[in-house]
Amino acid sequence: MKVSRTQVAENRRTILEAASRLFRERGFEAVTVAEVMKAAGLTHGGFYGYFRSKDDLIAHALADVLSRVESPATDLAGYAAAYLAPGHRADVAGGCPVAALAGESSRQSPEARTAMTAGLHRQIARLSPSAPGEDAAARRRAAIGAWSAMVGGLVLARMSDDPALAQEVLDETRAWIADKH
Amino acid sequence: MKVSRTQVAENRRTILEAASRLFRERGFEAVTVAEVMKAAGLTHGGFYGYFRSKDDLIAHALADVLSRVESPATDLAGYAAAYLAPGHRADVAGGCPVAALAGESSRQSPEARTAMTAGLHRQIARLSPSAPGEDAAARRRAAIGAWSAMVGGLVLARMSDDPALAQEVLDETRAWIADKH
DNA sequence: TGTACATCAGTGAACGCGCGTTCACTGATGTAC
DNA sequence: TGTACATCAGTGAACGCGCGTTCACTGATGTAC
Repeated sequence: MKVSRTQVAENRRTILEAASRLFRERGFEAVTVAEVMKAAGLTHGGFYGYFRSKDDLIAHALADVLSRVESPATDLAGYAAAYLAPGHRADVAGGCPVAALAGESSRQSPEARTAMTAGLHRQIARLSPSAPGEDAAARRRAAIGAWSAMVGGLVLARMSDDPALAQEVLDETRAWIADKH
Repeated sequence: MKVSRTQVAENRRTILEAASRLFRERGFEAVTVAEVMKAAGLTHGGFYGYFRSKDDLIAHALADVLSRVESPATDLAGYAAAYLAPGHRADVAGGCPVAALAGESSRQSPEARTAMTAGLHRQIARLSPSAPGEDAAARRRAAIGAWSAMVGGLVLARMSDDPALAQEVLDETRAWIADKH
């Protein structure tokens, strides 16, 4: 049955958020269109009224979740400490979409890669002002280096099935980034 | 038709190497058992004489490729320079299995995760001796921090569809790691 | 404001297709004598 | 060393299943009057 315009807008939001969480948790390929729609409280047939294809959903879900990242409240070291926390390691579905999906994004549609690239540009711009360094170039370098270490550290910690090693990677990567200050 | 024992051993090698390359290039899920066997010069029906399942192949291919990583010839900064080179960014199929598959490995079988974890332990042990630092703990910290930055930097550079940004991430991450020396 | 009707969001069955896996068969290998 | 036969690696058709996508239908929405 037809549904009001505000309901349509709300459904689109819900679909994007359900997709974003499911993709982060299980990867693009393992998540089905039917699962996304069910998580959004709808049936799978209605999907194609919202998106042209699963690839289209992937690109929009990435662009959407990346546009909602907020600027760090503290400096680079403080941001790294929050990013490399055990709670973030555990919360894949609600955590950083880059750490969860960067590897697979390289193999997605051009639109998906473009969304991730725009997100990377913005993240570097967000982190640079609070990064340590004499001039803008040095701060940008520190932002890029620290961001690489954060993403890599979280990916490695999540990959490890040895909790002690995972914690060590989080702790030492965080300490190593802070050492630069 | 039956085949000699040395041929069987050689076929197993070929299958593992074909699988490893295909997985790195396209991810575990996008690669089919039939494709792996075709790349190894066999038909897909014979696959189950070598491995119990696709998951079993994934775990063995990861363990195999990770066991073949050699120790860095130079110090940590030299290793990072080679790792963060444009040629490595381009060669996904022949490059580092961690950068290509770490994200997806978190969601694979316990055996696959265990193989990746063992590889991470060994990589830290390999990099630590040549890492900068006053004592063993400091060198281990530097090895972990630099390895996080290398993996993250390569993943981010491969994710970017903007070549200039990709090159900047490689260059600045490499320079940032070297700055620690 | 009320009414009649065209629109269209949502439903759920159905479609083609490709996947992982199985299996009966083939014929070269390797062993027993 | 030569022969007969049991073994078993490899083949390719077939299986069942689940996926992305389509479509005819339903009934609430929202507009024209």
